[in-house]
Amino acid sequence: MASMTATRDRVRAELTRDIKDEARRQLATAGADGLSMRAVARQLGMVSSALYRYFPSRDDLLTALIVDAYNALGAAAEAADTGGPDVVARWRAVCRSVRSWARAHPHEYALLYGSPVPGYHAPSDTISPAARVPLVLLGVLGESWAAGTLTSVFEAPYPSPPLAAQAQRLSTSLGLDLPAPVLTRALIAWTQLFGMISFELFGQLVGSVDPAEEFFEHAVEQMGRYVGLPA
Amino acid sequence: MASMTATRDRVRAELTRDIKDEARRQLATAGADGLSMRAVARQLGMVSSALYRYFPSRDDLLTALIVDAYNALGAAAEAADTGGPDVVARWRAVCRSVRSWARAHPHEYALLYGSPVPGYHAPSDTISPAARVPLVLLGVLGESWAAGTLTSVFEAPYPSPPLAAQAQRLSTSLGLDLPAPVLTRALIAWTQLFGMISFELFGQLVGSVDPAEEFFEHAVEQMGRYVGLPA
DNA sequence: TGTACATCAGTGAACGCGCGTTCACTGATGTAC
DNA sequence: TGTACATCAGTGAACGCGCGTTCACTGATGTAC
Repeated sequence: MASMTATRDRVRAELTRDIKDEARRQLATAGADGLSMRAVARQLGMVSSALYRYFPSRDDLLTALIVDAYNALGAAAEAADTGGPDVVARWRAVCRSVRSWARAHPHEYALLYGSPVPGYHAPSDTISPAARVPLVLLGVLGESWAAGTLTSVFEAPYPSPPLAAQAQRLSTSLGLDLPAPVLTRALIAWTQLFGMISFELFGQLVGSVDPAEEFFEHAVEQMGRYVGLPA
Repeated sequence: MASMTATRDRVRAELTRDIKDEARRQLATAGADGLSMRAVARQLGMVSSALYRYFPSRDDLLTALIVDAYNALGAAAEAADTGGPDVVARWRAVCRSVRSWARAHPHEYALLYGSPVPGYHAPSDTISPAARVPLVLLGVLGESWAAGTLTSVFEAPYPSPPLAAQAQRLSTSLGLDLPAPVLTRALIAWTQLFGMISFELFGQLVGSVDPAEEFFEHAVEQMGRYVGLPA
């Protein structure tokens, strides 16, 4: 019966989730390379070979964790953008939400934005979840641009012709219609945002800019100004 | 005799270098967690226990690699700064040298700026080598400031009082005498520089800003402008 | 210069551990008629 | 509703592998007199 299939499916979905939860817990102590099928199984009270009914290999489990993490981060950023005309407040809120999520899930953040795991190649399934945060940022800018509140992005230095072309291609491939200087500045702000968060989480700021709270807030204001949001 | 001691010391120094060279080679294929005493020894044609005459543990070998890498990167940045009154050219050259070194030594770069190795805690020996690149950047800004060519860094938004205090403390602890707004902007440019390089090397730009050449060049110009260097 | 001694480099075996993945299997759960 | 069959989840043993570190040892290199 369909209802019984549904029961089995539900149990399966639950255990799949349990496996991923336990794997996430292990990321925290051992890092991505330390993630072990056997240890996950052990902790769940099952035999290691049983995991292979759920994930055909360790790499598949890793991929699932990566996709989940991109989606969780993306969802956090989307939720933080409440919409409305106050684009500066939205910009701030989105940036903060990214940092908050990263600080709350440092090992998953490291999985996404840290050193690539040697021998692991991310499949294309990760591309669109990875795009969610940049799309939220670009959404805010796009609305500001459409509303005519985006200022002072046409100051020199201008992107070189090849860079402008690259930006134009990217803009249309994302289904947006932003001029190259806007998109270029957005890209710079994007790398700045994650650069700061990575420095904070990976320990580069310890002893110099520590705590990083005030620094982050200030940089977010500066970047908002830089991308052309109203002062 | 002293000369004979010198021979033994020289041999010892050579083998120490060989061990580190081989370890660096292994970083490339296996990453930091994959670095193995046994594999290094095997490749060098010696028995694994012999390595312990040179490095008391795997962590000590890792530390040596980290210190060496910070120093190599720092030396590259220092060499790129030719001095002289053209601060914009110097800024550009230093930024480019950092990116070049990173692209030439991606695995060592990842060791320094990627996810922290789980279970490994960097000893304090790494602090001063790690400071070399930021000090070069600050040196350029400092000379520009002293020469009175540093412009437009006193525009809003200003650092908040606590951030300004943090910046002031950092400035004096580095033996510099830069006003807080200058130092704050320099810190932002610093995180921006490494944020871009990490994104490029860790694959975040693949398919969107790829190749990253033009983007990097443009961002360096923008950042130079941002920190107040003359247009 | 020659000899007795101390230092050091490298050996090889061992301890105790963990890993990913495969495979033939038992039982339970679901399906078709 | 009942029975024969197919699907699936989980078991336990095994394959073949690699790891960091310790330790008693041999032999060569350096030192002091």
